[in-house]
Amino acid sequence: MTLYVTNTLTGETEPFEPQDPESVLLYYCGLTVSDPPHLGHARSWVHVDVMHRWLEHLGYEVRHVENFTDVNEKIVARVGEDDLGSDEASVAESYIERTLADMRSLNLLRAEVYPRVSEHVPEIVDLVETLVEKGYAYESNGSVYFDVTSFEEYGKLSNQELEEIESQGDPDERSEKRNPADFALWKAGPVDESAVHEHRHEGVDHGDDPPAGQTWESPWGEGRPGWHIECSAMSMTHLGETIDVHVGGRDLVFPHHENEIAQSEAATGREFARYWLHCELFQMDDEKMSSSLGNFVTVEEAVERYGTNALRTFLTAGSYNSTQLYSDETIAEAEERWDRLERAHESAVEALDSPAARTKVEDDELRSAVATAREEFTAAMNDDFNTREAQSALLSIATAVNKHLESGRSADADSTDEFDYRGLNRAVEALEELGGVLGLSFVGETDGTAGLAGDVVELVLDVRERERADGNYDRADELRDELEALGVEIQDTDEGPTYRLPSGE
RNA sequence: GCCAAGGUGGCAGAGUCCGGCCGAACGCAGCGGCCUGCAGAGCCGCCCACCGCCGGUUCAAAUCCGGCCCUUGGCUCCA
Repeated sequence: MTLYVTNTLTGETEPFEPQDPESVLLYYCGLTVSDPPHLGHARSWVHVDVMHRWLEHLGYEVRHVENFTDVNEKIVARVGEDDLGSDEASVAESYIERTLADMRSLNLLRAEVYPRVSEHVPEIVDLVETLVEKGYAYESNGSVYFDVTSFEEYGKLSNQELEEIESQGDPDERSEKRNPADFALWKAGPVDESAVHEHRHEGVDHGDDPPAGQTWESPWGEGRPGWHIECSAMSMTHLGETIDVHVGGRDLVFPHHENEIAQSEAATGREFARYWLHCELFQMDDEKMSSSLGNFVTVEEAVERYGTNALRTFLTAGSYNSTQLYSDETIAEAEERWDRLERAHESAVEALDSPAARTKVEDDELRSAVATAREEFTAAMNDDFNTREAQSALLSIATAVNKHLESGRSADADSTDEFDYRGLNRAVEALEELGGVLGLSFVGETDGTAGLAGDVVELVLDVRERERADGNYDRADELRDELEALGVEIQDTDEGPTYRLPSGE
C-alpha cells in the first residue's frame, strides 16, 4: 500500500516517493525560542512525530532535522526577564532546555540534529554571497535583500501573484529595498531596537543599556542574519540541496516558506523540498491560539494536567492538516477515548495472565476484528496520516476485546471463564504496536499499583471489603468516595475490587 | 481586496482526491436494558443528519460541474 500526502505546493494529494527509496530527508521548521512552548507547538510536534514514526514503520530510515531559531529580536526582548539570562544566547539557551524537556514529556522521537542559527552563520553568509553573485540579491546600506522579481516562480507555494504581494509591502521599508516585497537576507548593524521594544513584556524593567543582541562579521559589515535564510542554510547543511519533506505550521506558508523556496532554489538551481506538508492550527472558541495573542496553554501545564497519553490522543484527534477545536469538551472527550483504550488494554493483559486464558479457545470474532483493525489503521495512516481514523481503528480493538471478555466470562460463579489466549495476545500486540505509532504508551503511566501509595490503597480496600461483607454499605461507600476524592479510581468486580492511582503517582 | 481551508447528527469529527458498500465511521452526551448492594467500568439496543443553499451531469452524488451565502485562517512576529 502506498502512502499519500497532501502537498501544499501542488495542492494535490500525491503518492509519496522519496528520492532514495530507503530513506526520507525530513526538515521541520522549529520554533523561535523566545517563549515557553504552548499546545499549538505540541500539536505540530506530535503530528511530525507521528509522521516520523509511520515512515519508520513503513521501513524508511528517517533523517529528521529540526531547527531552533536562537537569533531573533523577540529573544533579545526577554533579556533581563526572570532568570532567563543576560544576553541573547543565554536566553535562547534557557528556552531550548525547556523546549527539549517539553518534547521529552510528550514522548517525541528525537530528531537527528537540532541545529541553531547561531551555529550556522558562516553557512548563511556563504549562501547570501552566492545569491548576490548570481544576481538574485543586492546589498543596500550594509543589508542584503533578495530581489523577488529575479525569481520567476516567486509565489508558487502560497499561490499568489507578485503584484499582489508587492502591494502588501510595508511602505516604510521602501527606501532601502528595490521592491516592497523584497526580503532581508542579512540585516546591517546591531539588533533593531524598535523591534526589540515592540516585543518586550509590559512592566519589566530592562534598564537603559542597549539591547544585548549578537552580531557577526560579514562581507557587508557587522550584522545579523535575516529570518528566512537560516532554514535554507541549515536544511542544506544537514540534509543537502534537495530534501523530501518540509513540514511546518500553516502560518509559515507565507512569507517564510515562500522565501525559503525562492532563496534556496535561486542559489542551487535545484528543487528545495519535494513535499511541503503544513500542520493546521488550533482554534479556540472564538479565535486562534497563538503566542502573539497570549491565549495559550503551555505544554508543561497540559502534560501536567492531562498526562502524555491523553494529551497525544487529543492532539491526534484530527488530521494534521485540518484545524482543530480546542475546548474543555474536546479535551475531555480525548481523555475518555484514551481511558477506554487503556482500560481495554489492561483488562486484556489481566485476562491473558489468568488461568482462564486457554490456548484452545478460539474467538473468530475477536481475531478478525483485530485483523480488520490493523488493515484500517494502515489504510488510515497511508491516507495522508489520517490519525483520527487510525484512532477509531484502535478503538475498535478495544471494543472487540471488551466484547470477548464479556462473552468469555461465565455466567455462574462456579464454572470458570474461558478466554482466547492467542486472540487476546494479538489484540494486545496490535494495541501496543499501532498505539506506538501514535506515540501512545500502555506501560507505566497510570499502571501504578506499586509503591507505598498502592499498599495504602490496598489496605483501605481490605477494610472496605470487610465492611461490605458485613453489609455496612454506607461505610464502604464513604471509603470509596474518599479514595476517589484523592484521585484513586475504584472498581468492584467479581474477583474483588481493582483500583488505579492518579497518573504521576 | 488577494490567497487558502472549511460548512456533515446535541457536541466533536471521519468520509469528499478514486460517485454506488453512506439513511452516513469512531468517540462523547442522552434514552432503555443486562450486570451490580450501590456506583463505575463493560456489554446489548435505541435516539439525533436526506451531508450550507440553488441548479446541473449521471441508472446512481455528502462525494463530479456551475452559481450563491456563511465561517475560519494567512497576507505583520507566530506551529
